[in-house]
Amino acid sequence: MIVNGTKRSTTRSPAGGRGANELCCPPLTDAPMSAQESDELASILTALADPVRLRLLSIVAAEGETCSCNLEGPLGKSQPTISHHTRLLAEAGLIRGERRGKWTWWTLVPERLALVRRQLGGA
Amino acid sequence: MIVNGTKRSTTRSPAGGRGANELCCPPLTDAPMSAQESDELASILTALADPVRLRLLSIVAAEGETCSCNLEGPLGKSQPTISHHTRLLAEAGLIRGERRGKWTWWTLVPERLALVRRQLGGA
DNA sequence: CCATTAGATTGATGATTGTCAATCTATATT
DNA sequence: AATATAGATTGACAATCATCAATCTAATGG
Repeated sequence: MIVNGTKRSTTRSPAGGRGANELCCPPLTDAPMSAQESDELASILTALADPVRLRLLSIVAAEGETCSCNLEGPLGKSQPTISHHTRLLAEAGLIRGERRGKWTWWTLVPERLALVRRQLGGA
Repeated sequence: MIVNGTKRSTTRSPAGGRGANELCCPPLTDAPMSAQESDELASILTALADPVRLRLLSIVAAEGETCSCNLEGPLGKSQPTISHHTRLLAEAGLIRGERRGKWTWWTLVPERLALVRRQLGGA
Protein backbone atom coordinates (compact mmCIF):
# COMPACT_ATOMS: atom_id res chain seq x y z
CA MET A 1 0.00 0.00 0.00
CA ILE A 2 1.39 3.32 -1.06
CA VAL A 3 1.68 5.91 1.63
CA ASN A 4 3.53 9.16 2.07
CA GLY A 5 7.26 8.68 1.71
CA THR A 6 6.75 5.46 -0.14
CA LYS A 7 6.25 7.17 -3.50
CA ARG A 8 9.97 7.26 -4.27
CA SER A 9 10.97 6.56 -7.83
CA THR A 10 13.36 3.67 -7.34
CA THR A 11 12.67 0.37 -5.68
CA ARG A 12 15.32 0.86 -3.06
CA SER A 13 14.65 0.21 0.62
CA PRO A 14 13.95 3.16 2.92
CA ALA A 15 16.85 5.29 1.72
CA GLY A 16 20.11 3.98 0.37
CA GLY A 17 20.88 0.56 -0.93
CA ARG A 18 20.49 -1.30 2.36
CA GLY A 19 17.76 -2.49 4.66
CA ALA A 20 17.22 -0.27 7.66
CA ASN A 21 18.77 -2.76 10.04
CA GLU A 22 21.76 -3.82 8.04
CA LEU A 23 25.28 -3.18 9.21
CA CYS A 24 26.60 -0.85 6.55
CA CYS A 25 29.60 1.11 7.73
CA PRO A 26 31.97 1.49 10.63
CA PRO A 27 31.65 4.50 12.93
CA LEU A 28 32.90 7.76 11.46
CA THR A 29 35.45 7.94 14.27
CA ASP A 30 37.17 4.75 13.10
CA ALA A 31 38.16 5.71 9.58
CA PRO A 32 37.68 8.57 7.11
CA MET A 33 34.29 8.28 5.46
CA SER A 34 33.89 7.83 1.74
CA ALA A 35 31.91 10.41 -0.20
CA GLN A 36 29.11 7.91 -0.64
CA GLU A 37 28.96 7.00 3.04
CA SER A 38 28.84 10.65 4.03
CA ASP A 39 26.12 11.39 1.48
CA GLU A 40 23.92 8.64 2.84
CA LEU A 41 24.44 9.50 6.49
CA ALA A 42 23.99 13.21 5.80
CA SER A 43 20.65 12.56 4.16
CA ILE A 44 19.36 10.78 7.28
CA LEU A 45 20.80 13.46 9.55
CA THR A 46 19.15 16.14 7.42
CA ALA A 47 15.82 14.48 8.13
CA LEU A 48 16.62 14.52 11.85
CA ALA A 49 18.01 18.05 11.96
CA ASP A 50 14.75 19.87 12.53
CA PRO A 51 13.09 20.66 15.87
CA VAL A 52 9.60 19.84 14.65
CA ARG A 53 10.66 16.50 13.22
CA LEU A 54 12.58 15.59 16.37
CA ARG A 55 9.53 16.23 18.48
CA LEU A 56 7.35 14.41 15.96
CA LEU A 57 9.67 11.44 16.18
CA SER A 58 9.64 11.46 19.97
CA ILE A 59 5.85 11.57 20.02
CA VAL A 60 5.61 8.64 17.63
CA ALA A 61 8.12 6.75 19.76
CA ALA A 62 6.18 7.52 22.93
CA GLU A 63 2.75 6.70 21.54
CA GLY A 64 3.97 3.57 19.81
CA GLU A 65 1.57 4.27 16.97
CA THR A 66 0.07 7.63 16.07
CA CYS A 67 -2.04 9.08 13.32
CA SER A 68 -1.15 12.44 11.77
CA CYS A 69 -4.21 14.00 13.37
CA ASN A 70 -2.63 13.46 16.78
CA LEU A 71 0.43 15.43 15.75
CA GLU A 72 -0.94 18.74 14.51
CA GLY A 73 -2.08 19.84 17.95
CA PRO A 74 1.03 19.05 20.01
CA LEU A 75 3.39 20.34 17.32
CA GLY A 76 1.38 23.47 16.58
CA LYS A 77 1.75 23.15 12.82
CA SER A 78 -0.70 23.03 9.95
CA GLN A 79 -1.85 19.78 8.39
CA PRO A 80 0.22 20.19 5.19
CA THR A 81 3.29 20.95 7.26
CA ILE A 82 2.83 17.79 9.34
CA SER A 83 2.33 15.79 6.17
CA HIS A 84 5.53 17.30 4.80
CA HIS A 85 7.52 16.30 7.87
CA THR A 86 6.14 12.78 8.12
CA ARG A 87 7.02 12.36 4.47
CA LEU A 88 10.64 13.43 4.98
CA LEU A 89 11.03 11.17 8.02
CA ALA A 90 9.51 8.25 6.14
CA GLU A 91 11.76 8.86 3.12
CA ALA A 92 14.72 8.74 5.48
CA GLY A 93 13.45 5.40 6.77
CA LEU A 94 13.03 6.69 10.32
CA ILE A 95 9.28 6.10 10.51
CA ARG A 96 6.88 3.90 8.63
CA GLY A 97 3.30 4.78 7.71
CA GLU A 98 0.41 2.41 7.26
CA ARG A 99 -2.94 3.54 5.92
CA ARG A 100 -5.89 2.03 7.79
CA GLY A 101 -9.25 3.44 6.85
CA LYS A 102 -9.09 7.21 6.92
CA TRP A 103 -6.02 7.31 9.09
CA THR A 104 -2.34 6.87 8.50
CA TRP A 105 -0.63 5.21 11.44
CA TRP A 106 2.98 6.07 11.99
CA THR A 107 5.49 3.93 13.82
CA LEU A 108 9.14 4.36 14.65
CA VAL A 109 11.82 2.31 12.86
CA PRO A 110 14.22 1.88 15.77
CA GLU A 111 16.88 0.07 13.74
CA ARG A 112 17.23 3.14 11.59
CA LEU A 113 18.02 5.32 14.59
CA ALA A 114 20.41 2.63 15.80
CA LEU A 115 22.23 2.79 12.48
CA VAL A 116 22.70 6.53 12.88
CA ARG A 117 23.99 6.10 16.43
CA ARG A 118 26.47 3.47 15.30
CA GLN A 119 27.81 5.57 12.44
CA LEU A 120 28.11 8.52 14.80
CA GLY A 121 30.81 6.68 16.65
CA GLY A 122 28.66 4.29 18.61
CA ALA A 123 30.52 2.31 21.24
CA MET B 1 42.78 32.12 22.75
CA ILE B 2 40.14 33.12 20.29
CA VAL B 3 39.71 30.87 17.31
CA ASN B 4 37.05 30.22 14.71
CA GLY B 5 33.75 29.21 16.28
CA THR B 6 34.75 30.79 19.54
CA LYS B 7 33.66 34.26 18.48
CA ARG B 8 30.07 33.73 19.61
CA SER B 9 28.37 36.62 21.30
CA THR B 10 27.38 35.01 24.57
CA THR B 11 29.63 33.33 27.09
CA ARG B 12 27.89 30.00 26.79
CA SER B 13 29.83 26.77 26.43
CA PRO B 14 30.11 25.12 22.99
CA ALA B 15 26.45 25.45 22.14
CA GLY B 16 23.59 25.36 24.59
CA GLY B 17 23.69 25.93 28.31
CA ARG B 18 25.65 22.79 29.21
CA GLY B 19 29.17 21.51 29.01
CA ALA B 20 29.78 19.16 26.13
CA ASN B 21 29.98 16.12 28.39
CA GLU B 22 27.09 16.82 30.68
CA LEU B 23 24.06 14.58 30.85
CA CYS B 24 21.29 16.87 29.67
CA CYS B 25 18.27 14.92 28.50
CA PRO B 26 16.88 11.44 28.21
CA PRO B 27 16.79 9.74 24.80
CA LEU B 28 14.11 11.04 22.46
CA THR B 29 12.60 7.56 22.42
CA ASP B 30 11.85 7.69 26.14
CA ALA B 31 9.59 10.73 26.32
CA PRO B 32 8.30 13.51 24.07
CA MET B 33 10.94 16.19 23.71
CA SER B 34 10.37 19.75 24.84
CA ALA B 35 10.67 22.53 22.30
CA GLN B 36 13.91 23.63 23.91
CA GLU B 37 15.43 20.16 23.89
CA SER B 38 14.56 19.70 20.24
CA ASP B 39 15.98 23.09 19.33
CA GLU B 40 19.30 22.29 20.95
CA LEU B 41 19.59 18.82 19.48
CA ALA B 42 18.50 20.03 16.06
CA SER B 43 21.23 22.66 16.05
CA ILE B 44 23.90 20.01 16.63
CA LEU B 45 22.35 17.70 14.05
CA THR B 46 22.26 20.57 11.55
CA ALA B 47 26.00 20.89 11.95
CA LEU B 48 26.36 17.15 11.32
CA ALA B 49 23.93 16.98 8.42
CA ASP B 50 26.37 17.77 5.64
CA PRO B 51 28.55 15.33 3.67
CA VAL B 52 31.59 17.59 3.68
CA ARG B 53 31.38 18.17 7.42
CA LEU B 54 30.92 14.47 8.14
CA ARG B 55 34.03 13.65 6.18
CA LEU B 56 35.86 16.55 7.79
CA LEU B 57 34.89 15.19 11.19
CA SER B 58 36.02 11.68 10.32
CA ILE B 59 39.38 12.96 9.10
CA VAL B 60 39.91 14.95 12.29
CA ALA B 61 38.94 11.87 14.31
CA ALA B 62 41.34 9.68 12.32
CA GLU B 63 44.27 12.10 12.40
CA GLY B 64 43.75 12.94 16.05
CA GLU B 65 44.82 16.50 15.32
CA THR B 66 44.72 18.22 11.96
CA CYS B 67 45.29 21.69 10.60
CA SER B 68 42.88 23.19 8.07
CA CYS B 69 45.54 22.94 5.38
CA ASN B 70 45.32 19.15 5.58
CA LEU B 71 41.60 19.27 4.88
CA GLU B 72 41.30 21.27 1.67
CA GLY B 73 42.93 18.60 -0.47
CA PRO B 74 41.05 15.50 0.73
CA LEU B 75 37.72 17.33 0.82
CA GLY B 76 38.18 19.07 -2.51
CA LYS B 77 36.89 22.40 -1.28
CA SER B 78 38.29 25.91 -1.24
CA GLN B 79 39.99 27.39 1.80
CA PRO B 80 37.08 29.71 2.72
CA THR B 81 34.69 26.78 2.45
CA ILE B 82 36.79 24.66 4.80
CA SER B 83 37.00 27.56 7.22
CA HIS B 84 33.23 27.90 7.04
CA HIS B 85 32.69 24.23 7.87
CA THR B 86 35.22 24.10 10.71
CA ARG B 87 33.52 27.14 12.16
CA LEU B 88 30.07 25.50 12.11
CA LEU B 89 31.40 22.30 13.65
CA ALA B 90 33.21 24.26 16.34
CA GLU B 91 30.13 26.34 17.11
CA ALA B 92 28.22 23.08 17.56
CA GLY B 93 30.89 21.95 20.01
CA LEU B 94 31.85 18.95 17.89
CA ILE B 95 35.45 20.02 17.30
CA ARG B 96 37.80 22.37 19.05
CA GLY B 97 40.42 24.56 17.39
CA GLU B 98 43.69 25.74 18.86
CA ARG B 99 45.87 28.24 17.11
CA ARG B 100 49.57 27.38 17.24
CA GLY B 101 51.82 29.56 15.15
CA LYS B 102 50.38 29.88 11.68
CA TRP B 103 48.23 26.80 11.99
CA THR B 104 44.93 26.02 13.62
CA TRP B 105 44.86 22.50 15.01
CA TRP B 106 41.50 20.83 15.14
CA THR B 107 40.54 18.02 17.46
CA LEU B 108 37.38 16.01 17.96
CA VAL B 109 35.20 16.52 21.04
CA PRO B 110 34.06 12.92 21.50
CA GLU B 111 31.72 13.67 24.42
CA ARG B 112 29.72 15.89 22.12
CA LEU B 113 29.13 13.07 19.66
CA ALA B 114 28.30 10.81 22.61
CA LEU B 115 25.65 13.27 23.73
CA VAL B 116 24.02 13.15 20.30
CA ARG B 117 24.07 9.34 20.30
CA ARG B 118 22.46 9.22 23.72
CA GLN B 119 19.69 11.66 22.78
CA LEU B 120 19.08 9.69 19.61
CA GLY B 121 17.89 6.81 21.72
CA GLY B 122 21.21 5.47 22.85
CA ALA B 123 21.06 2.21 24.77
C1' DC C 1 -25.60 10.05 -3.65
C1' DC C 2 -24.05 13.79 -0.74
C1' DA C 3 -21.47 15.57 3.15
C1' DT C 4 -17.62 14.90 6.08
C1' DT C 5 -13.12 13.76 7.43
C1' DA C 6 -7.91 12.39 7.16
C1' DG C 7 -4.29 13.31 4.80
C1' DA C 8 -1.56 13.86 0.48
C1' DT C 9 -0.14 17.29 -3.25
C1' DT C 10 0.70 21.74 -5.43
C1' DG C 11 2.34 26.38 -5.61
C1' DA C 12 4.15 30.36 -3.56
C1' DT C 13 7.07 32.85 -0.24
C1' DG C 14 10.60 34.10 2.99
C1' DA C 15 14.63 32.24 5.32
C1' DT C 16 18.68 29.49 5.47
C1' DT C 17 22.63 27.31 3.41
C1' DG C 18 26.91 25.76 0.62
C1' DT C 19 30.14 27.68 -2.25
C1' DC C 20 33.83 30.65 -3.84
C1' DA C 21 36.42 35.13 -5.23
C1' DA C 22 38.30 38.83 -2.99
C1' DT C 23 40.10 40.71 1.01
C1' DC C 24 42.00 41.02 5.58
C1' DT C 25 44.83 39.49 9.79
C1' DA C 26 48.43 37.36 11.98
C1' DT C 27 52.54 34.69 12.00
C1' DA C 28 56.93 33.19 10.14
C1' DT C 29 61.19 33.80 7.15
C1' DT C 30 64.66 36.17 4.89
C1' DA D 1 60.99 45.96 6.43
C1' DA D 2 59.44 42.90 2.65
C1' DT D 3 57.63 38.57 1.35
C1' DA D 4 55.14 34.46 2.04
C1' DT D 5 51.87 31.52 4.29
C1' DA D 6 47.61 29.85 7.15
C1' DG D 7 43.36 30.87 7.87
C1' DA D 8 39.46 34.01 9.11
C1' DT D 9 35.93 37.36 7.15
C1' DT D 10 32.96 39.59 3.75
C1' DG D 11 29.82 39.69 0.00
C1' DA D 12 27.34 37.57 -3.56
C1' DC D 13 24.69 33.89 -5.76
C1' DA D 14 22.24 29.64 -6.56
C1' DA D 15 20.03 25.99 -4.24
C1' DT D 16 17.46 24.08 -0.60
C1' DC D 17 14.04 24.35 3.05
C1' DA D 18 9.99 25.24 6.33
C1' DT D 19 5.65 26.95 6.15
C1' DC D 20 0.86 27.52 4.80
C1' DA D 21 -3.42 28.41 1.70
C1' DA D 22 -5.73 26.09 -1.67
C1' DT D 23 -6.82 21.96 -3.82
C1' DC D 24 -7.22 17.08 -4.57
C1' DT D 25 -7.98 12.02 -3.19
C1' DA D 26 -9.84 8.45 -0.71
C1' DA D 27 -12.57 6.57 2.87
C1' DT D 28 -16.61 6.88 6.14
C1' DG D 29 -21.48 7.85 7.52
C1' DG D 30 -25.84 9.40 6.67
